Amino acid sequence: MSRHRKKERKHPLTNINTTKDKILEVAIDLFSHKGYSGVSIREITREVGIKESSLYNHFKNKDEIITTIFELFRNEFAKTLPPTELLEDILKNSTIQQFFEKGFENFKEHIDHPKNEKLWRIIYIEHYRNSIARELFLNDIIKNTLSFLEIVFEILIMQKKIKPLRPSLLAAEYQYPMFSMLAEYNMLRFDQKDTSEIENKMKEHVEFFLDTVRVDESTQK
Amino acid sequence: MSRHRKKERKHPLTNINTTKDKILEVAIDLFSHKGYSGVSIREITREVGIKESSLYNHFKNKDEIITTIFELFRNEFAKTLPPTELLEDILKNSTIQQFFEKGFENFKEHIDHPKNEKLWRIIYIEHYRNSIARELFLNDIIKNTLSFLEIVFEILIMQKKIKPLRPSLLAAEYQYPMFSMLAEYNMLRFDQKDTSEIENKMKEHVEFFLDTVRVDESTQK
DNA sequence: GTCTATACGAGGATAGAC
DNA sequence: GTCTATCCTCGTATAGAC
Repeated sequence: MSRHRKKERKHPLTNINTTKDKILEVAIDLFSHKGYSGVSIREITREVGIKESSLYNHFKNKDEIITTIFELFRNEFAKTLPPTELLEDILKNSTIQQFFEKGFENFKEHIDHPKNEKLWRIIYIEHYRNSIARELFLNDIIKNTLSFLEIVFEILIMQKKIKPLRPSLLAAEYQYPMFSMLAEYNMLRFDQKDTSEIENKMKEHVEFFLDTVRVDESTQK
Repeated sequence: MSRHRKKERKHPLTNINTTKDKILEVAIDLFSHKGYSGVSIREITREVGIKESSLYNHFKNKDEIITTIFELFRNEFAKTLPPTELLEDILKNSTIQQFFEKGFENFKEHIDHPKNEKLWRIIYIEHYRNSIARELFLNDIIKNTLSFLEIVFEILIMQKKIKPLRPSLLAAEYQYPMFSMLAEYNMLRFDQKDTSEIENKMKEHVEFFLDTVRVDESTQK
């Protein structure tokens, strides 16, 4: 496999080719530990191996660094949800267990990626100080995910796989526990503590939720 | 009602008597907006109306200020859960709806208090940078609340009011959605946005959850 | 317990040579 | 695009008079 041009990189943060990428990588690492105001330009450039003044060839100021990081997060997170157009097909060809287990796996893969993990932490740390982070949280994370799930449940209800409850209620009941369990998961990983308990809770939640809302076709228990 | 001595104050942050209290009040406000490292001693003392050097008569350094704030939060949060000894009595004398609605109201009162709201935000902002905040989150908030609820559900299962599911699963299903909804609620309030939608979701969650796990005595639907 | 004065390193950012 | 040199403000913290 030969090395390709920038445009063809798989993950925008996995291959570091340019100084700008390197700055971003270091900034993400430092911000995710100490927060934006806890990290200085000096610290970033020292770690990158350039002088402070050189950084300003790539970013006009400190704020532009974190703004770029937020944009990066937005793009990465958007990839975790499959396009709505494909949904009906996907749902037709899988059981609801398969669908939610697959979705959970996808998401876990996303959040387990070291860079994404750090991006999430930055959002958590900055979401009160920085209004872009806050909007990202409220719109891109919460709202988009819930809207996506609403559509999922609408379809599943039409397909008679799920009890005819209000889709927005179902979406909330499924997703809100996930948000806080994921936050806890990320916190535990930060301290390199054992995550098996919270991972189990996530799986149990999916099971319990599906058991609660599923229309059981075979046994009609 | 006459003014009493410090020891008898209702809320440790409502009456500001001493310079130390004033410093804490200002620090809480500033930290909750800009984070610990985003706020300087100069800024705090300017707001309080004293010189920088005077602050060091009350706190040995900047870190001691936030440590004190964390301790304050711990105490305030502990008040939101009724003592376990009284639980059985309380549960005997109320329906499960009443119990959970009352618990929710109590908690909402706690989090709506402006000072507590700020304390929560500080925990959110600092919980990756500061290990005390992180422990507070994992132990005092998450673990304690879940342990408390486990006991509640054990009792309710014994009283045949709730289906005989595993208490820890019930506690998780009830509480984890609450954590993230409360985070969203706090975020919306920060921007003074409308909170009626998320408040509704919280209420709907309690309803849905109770409907799911309740043993219906009268109709056995 | 508050003040003035002071120390001194760290902060973001720019000008201009190479 | 990187460097050296420089700017000036802000940062925490202390000494010592009142």
